[in-house]
Amino acid sequence: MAEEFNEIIAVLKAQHIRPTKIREEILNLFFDVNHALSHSDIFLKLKNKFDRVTIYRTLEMFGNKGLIHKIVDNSGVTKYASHGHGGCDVNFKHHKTNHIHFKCKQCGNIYCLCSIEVPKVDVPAGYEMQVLNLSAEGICKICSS
Amino acid sequence: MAEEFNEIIAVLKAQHIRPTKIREEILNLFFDVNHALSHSDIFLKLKNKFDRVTIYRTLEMFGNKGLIHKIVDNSGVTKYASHGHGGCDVNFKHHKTNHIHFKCKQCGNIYCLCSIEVPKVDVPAGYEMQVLNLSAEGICKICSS
DNA sequence: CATCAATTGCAACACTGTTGCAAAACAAAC
DNA sequence: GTTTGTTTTGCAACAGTGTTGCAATTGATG
Repeated sequence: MAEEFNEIIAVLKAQHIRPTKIREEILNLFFDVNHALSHSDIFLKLKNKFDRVTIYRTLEMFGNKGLIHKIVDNSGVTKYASHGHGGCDVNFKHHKTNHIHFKCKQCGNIYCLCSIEVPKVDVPAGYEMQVLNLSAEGICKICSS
Repeated sequence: MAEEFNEIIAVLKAQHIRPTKIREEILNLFFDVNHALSHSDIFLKLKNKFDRVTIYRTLEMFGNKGLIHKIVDNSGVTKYASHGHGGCDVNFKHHKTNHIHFKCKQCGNIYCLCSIEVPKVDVPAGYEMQVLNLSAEGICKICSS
């Protein structure tokens, strides 16, 4: 655990983020799971330790520094997923900016699928497409086995 | 306008919805535009005439009856689009349940693109995909011309 | 007209997210 | 170690979205 935390501190320092307790603990949470976390997931896991607002600010900052990205799922819940470790189905080096998000209908978790390609799609004449976001729903690896 | 309203009443009756004032006015709004509307869009357009809650309940009911569908855009705002008339880039008969949503970065409007196919995508082994949602971002027909 | 069900408006609440400000923690210099 | 100035945190307050319960109104039907 101490080793892990040293790694987390190193990641924070690499992004010029002062490694405070809340930052270490939140980043540790992301590195521990392989799916996206909502603000309330994080708030409950760190129950009573930190203020709601500080968590929001930390998440926003992690987003700006490129450590995590925001996902709005089809029910309107905002979640956040880390780019390295379990946050993606490939490792940090192969993380793709634009990837498919998979939401499991059973456990509710959202997984980033960076190992598959986002297809090309043509839009009707007159429309100018800049980004294409894909989100799949179904049953995840864990729930289907 | 009177003619239009008769058509709207006919649509409501066809779905066994009692045609009250608020229902006629909301459905009329959807038939007047070719993009999705948020609750607050509707509330503002009908300013002071109806209660917030009644609008929410009407939208939920229209959704259950299949007159409109819900869209959560990537900023977390919930919008609703009708299936017939301007709500889709094809007419009611060619409306597809699963279609691409296009959000214009300039005007902010969301358009349903029912005329183009949703591609097939393979997910990694173990995942069982049931639905694939596509949402594009860019510049719409109106803003790019 | 009387009755019963459906619809609406209102009050209240929970949840998410944001902002301003004061207190605390921290780093750097002396 | 103490002082100084910056960063971070917690707290209070607020705005927006969406939901629920209940009472009053409306509307359909006999």
